[in-house]
Amino acid sequence: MSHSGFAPHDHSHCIADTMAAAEAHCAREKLQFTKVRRRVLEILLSEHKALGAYQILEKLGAEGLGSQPPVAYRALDFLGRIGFVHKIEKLNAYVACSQPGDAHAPAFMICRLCDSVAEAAESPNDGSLAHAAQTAGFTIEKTVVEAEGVCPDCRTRG
Amino acid sequence: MSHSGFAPHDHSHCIADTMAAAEAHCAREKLQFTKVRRRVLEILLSEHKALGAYQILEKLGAEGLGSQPPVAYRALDFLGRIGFVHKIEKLNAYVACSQPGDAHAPAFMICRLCDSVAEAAESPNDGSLAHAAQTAGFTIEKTVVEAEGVCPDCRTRG
DNA sequence: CAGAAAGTGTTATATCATAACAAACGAGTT
DNA sequence: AACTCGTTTGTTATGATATAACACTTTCTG
Repeated sequence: MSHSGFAPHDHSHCIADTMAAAEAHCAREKLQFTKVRRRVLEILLSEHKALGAYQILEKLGAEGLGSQPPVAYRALDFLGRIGFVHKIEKLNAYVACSQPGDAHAPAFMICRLCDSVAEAAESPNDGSLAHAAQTAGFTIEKTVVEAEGVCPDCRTRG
Repeated sequence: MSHSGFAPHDHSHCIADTMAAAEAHCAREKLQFTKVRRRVLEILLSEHKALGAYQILEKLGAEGLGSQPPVAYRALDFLGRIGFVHKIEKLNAYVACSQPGDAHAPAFMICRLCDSVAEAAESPNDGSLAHAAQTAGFTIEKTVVEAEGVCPDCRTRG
């Protein structure tokens, strides 16, 4: 995954790549990459933005793949645990990971105008938060880093 | 506010200080620091942790200050707008600000064992996120920075 | 004081998420 | 192929978080 954030790119290519990576990951780890899980990841990849669980569920339902909330939440939970999907806490919504496989502390830029979401790699062990944690004696296990603002496209347009 | 994060401190003093600061702020800005708003801030200050809106509402209700969700949400919204309360997105919960008045991009350390929350000041304009945003041409308006982990007290105890 | 603005009380409902249990499926074994 | 254990899915029900809308009251302002 080399394209950055909001830059235009061949999206069908990046969908295929990530699907293949997920396939490979599950094979390696002996995890089941089932129809529902596969489809949820595809849906998230084909949108370039965060989707709510119920939006995903609606699409699944239209295809006969389950219509009750737990179906979507379980798939999202699975994809989150294997690192191919992240939750955007600010939006209560979910996005496909753009650096799957890498161990990374994800950081997100969320456009409040078009709802697109770009992921930036954060190094977990620098920055003022890490410094403050060290000073306070706090052990960081997970981080949520999200910036809300305006993406370059929307800025240009308006 | 000089004590840092998880360090012990004279809490009644810091409650009084912040209440006075809120009082003064509202007077300056000609905003109404009403009974409900005052009480919500007091409740949040007297706990040193994040409370859900419904937990706050329960306490309000016990005192005859309104028992329906909008009462709590409106007070939280007001206190958030004037910068005396922050929402912890990860927990869907609210904490009193420990640097009220200062313009600051808050960052939080959340102990997953005791639920205490400490606020660290982040400088919004450095760190890898700000750098990534600049590179991408993204304009940051607000940030959510939250670290989940174990606080020094819990680490020592267990 | 009168009118306007802001805040509150209340009903109803939207939105996000999980518990619990039964049925179906999948991978490995006999 | 049938067996069996663990995983996944389907389904019902409910819990948890949050807001819309409107009537009423309080507070501000002229």
